[in-house]
Amino acid sequence: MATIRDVARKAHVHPSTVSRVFSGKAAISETTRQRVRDAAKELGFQPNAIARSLSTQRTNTIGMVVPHVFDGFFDDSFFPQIMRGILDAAYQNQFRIILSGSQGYQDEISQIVDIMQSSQADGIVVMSSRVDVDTVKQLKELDTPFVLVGHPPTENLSDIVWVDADNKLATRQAVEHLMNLGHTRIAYVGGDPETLTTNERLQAYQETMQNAGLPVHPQWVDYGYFDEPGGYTAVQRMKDLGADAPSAYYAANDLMAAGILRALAELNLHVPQDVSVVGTNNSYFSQQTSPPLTTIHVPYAEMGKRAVELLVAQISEESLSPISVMEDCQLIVRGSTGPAAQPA
Amino acid sequence: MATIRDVARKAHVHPSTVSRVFSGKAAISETTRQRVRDAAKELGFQPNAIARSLSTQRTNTIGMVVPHVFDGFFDDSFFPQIMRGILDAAYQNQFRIILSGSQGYQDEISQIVDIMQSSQADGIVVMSSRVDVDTVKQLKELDTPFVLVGHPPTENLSDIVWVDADNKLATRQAVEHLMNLGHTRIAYVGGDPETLTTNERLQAYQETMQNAGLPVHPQWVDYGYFDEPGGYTAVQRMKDLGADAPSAYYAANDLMAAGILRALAELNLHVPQDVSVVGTNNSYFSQQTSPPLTTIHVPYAEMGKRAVELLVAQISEESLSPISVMEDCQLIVRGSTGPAAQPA
DNA sequence: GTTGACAGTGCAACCGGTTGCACCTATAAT
DNA sequence: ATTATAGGTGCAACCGGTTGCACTGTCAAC
Repeated sequence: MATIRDVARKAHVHPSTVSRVFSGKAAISETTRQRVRDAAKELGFQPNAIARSLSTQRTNTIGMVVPHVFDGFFDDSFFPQIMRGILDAAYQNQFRIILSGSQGYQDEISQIVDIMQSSQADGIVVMSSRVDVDTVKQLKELDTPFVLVGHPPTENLSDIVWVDADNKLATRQAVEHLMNLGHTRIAYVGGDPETLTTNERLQAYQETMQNAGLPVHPQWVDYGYFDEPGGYTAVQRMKDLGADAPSAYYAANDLMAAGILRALAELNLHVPQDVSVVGTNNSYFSQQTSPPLTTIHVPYAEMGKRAVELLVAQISEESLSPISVMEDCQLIVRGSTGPAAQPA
Repeated sequence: MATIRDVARKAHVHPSTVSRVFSGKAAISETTRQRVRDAAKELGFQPNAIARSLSTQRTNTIGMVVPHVFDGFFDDSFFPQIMRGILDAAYQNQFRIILSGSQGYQDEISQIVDIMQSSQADGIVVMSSRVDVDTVKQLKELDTPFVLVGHPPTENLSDIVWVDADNKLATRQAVEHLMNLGHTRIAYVGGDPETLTTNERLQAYQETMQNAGLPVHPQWVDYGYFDEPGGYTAVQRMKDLGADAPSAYYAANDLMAAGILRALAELNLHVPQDVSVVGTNNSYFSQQTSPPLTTIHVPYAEMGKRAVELLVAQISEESLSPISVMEDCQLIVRGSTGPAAQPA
């Protein structure tokens, strides 16, 4: 690969002139510019991005660590949609993405730290939904711009940038939808209990129930770890509660809702006649289940996009933008919810 | 961020010694090593990956350009699964991925070239299924290792590395499955006709039909461009063929198959009693459709993984590995296929 | 008591760009 | 005619690592 000095030699100019032609940041006479362009073309020259990065301390790259990938991680729309939004926005802003895999939570954080410290990216999108106060502190000390996708661990960390959906509102909408249909025994099937989102939603669930004067049976709360079998086993655990068995399930993602549907079908319980189910995320397959899932659309693509925009603003130090964002969710009513069965 | 010289000063050694401690490629006495480690720890030093890359001409990064993203691109399992395999294998081999977006085919190629020429990656996974002979020639001239996911444009380019599924076999399995059920009027709904995979499958479809002595009605061939509405409109176009209307559809991905199901349902045609449908890719949602889709499992994750392994081998110049790979596909019979209706 | 081998470290050039500063020249202002 | 101004280019240091080569010291072999 030709270097800037090769081009300079050929065009009879100084290397710095070549640099200026290609970075476009200085006045160069039209004739010189043309001469340099021609020489570069002949040599097939293109600036080396690595060398440029070293010198400018800018990579035009956004870092991202893919959280632990469980079975079905790419089936639910959560990750793919965030990814899509990030990719879109990065492309719009002339950034590329540098991706690292990870194994488990600890590794995830250390990969993030590694990317930051080794200067491989100008900023990072942190997807982990489990970041605690210490981690945030650690990330801040590295002073590489970052933005959290998901809720920050505590309210008083007001100086960190994050994007999240309004999980509480979403959950309340779902639960109220079920209550409006006459359901009073509503189960909550959350994701990973270590996850902030899961807890936030659990809290919203409990509050909504209490505000309506409904009891919350401790056995109505279970964690399905975001995968299909998780939803399935949650039903297994709740099916023997007799008169206390839930008449409706709220699941924190659609995969678990699919597992719930499968378990109910095996028990010969009809949805929505006998039991109602609400999923979350409006994954593509949620239209295809039998019956189609009532679910909550969460604007993950927009969140990913917004995250990148906030990150780019930080990197360019145009940090005029708001420090945090909430995006609305939307209940999508389909066939998996219906009026509660009347007590015989 | 501390540099190698800061650490050297603190540890009273030469910068090169620090470098050697961190790259681990030279004999350093235990005492010196420890002294350097301590100094580095105190300063919070970590080697700058960019500087290292510039000097070693190695980035430990694999490039990848995301093809044009259409609606549903992340819903079908094709891309997410390849992505997953790539990510996994890269992680195993201590590589990261650098991702670029793109707009349309031309841009896709130019992004690939850009990543290669600007030395941002040690090698590239080329996903585009439309690469022609010229493009391959162009890529080869850049002499950055690359591997094609998908079929190479012509057979005689035997020196390029690629991974592909055995599309012909897969298609034949699907079509023969339908023929075994008594179907004779079988439609082929392909993806993008510019795509090599699409043509390869079309060819297999035609051959299989001909080998069975069945006619191929030109109107039974349509292109749905891999999205759901594409499948839907394909049915619209074929429904008025009267006695020649297909009794079975083979679709080149599950999204189009979903569109076919939707169109058939609107026409009050029952699946599989009236019409059978076979999809491709075994996307998650294909289990959930009504009826569940008979489909072909294509091992995309394995292909992505294999692609990275071949790439890494090239980069490390251990190119002992085979120059191309075919992975088997597998027919998964579910409820969307059944015996052809007997003529009244 | 040499000689040789080898472990351990320093030196300096190099990877391929960028950029502040100095310098030159042509034109405009006075 | 002189000075101020600005456009255009060269110079050289710098970004932060790596590595071939030279040098020193130690120990074993002869």
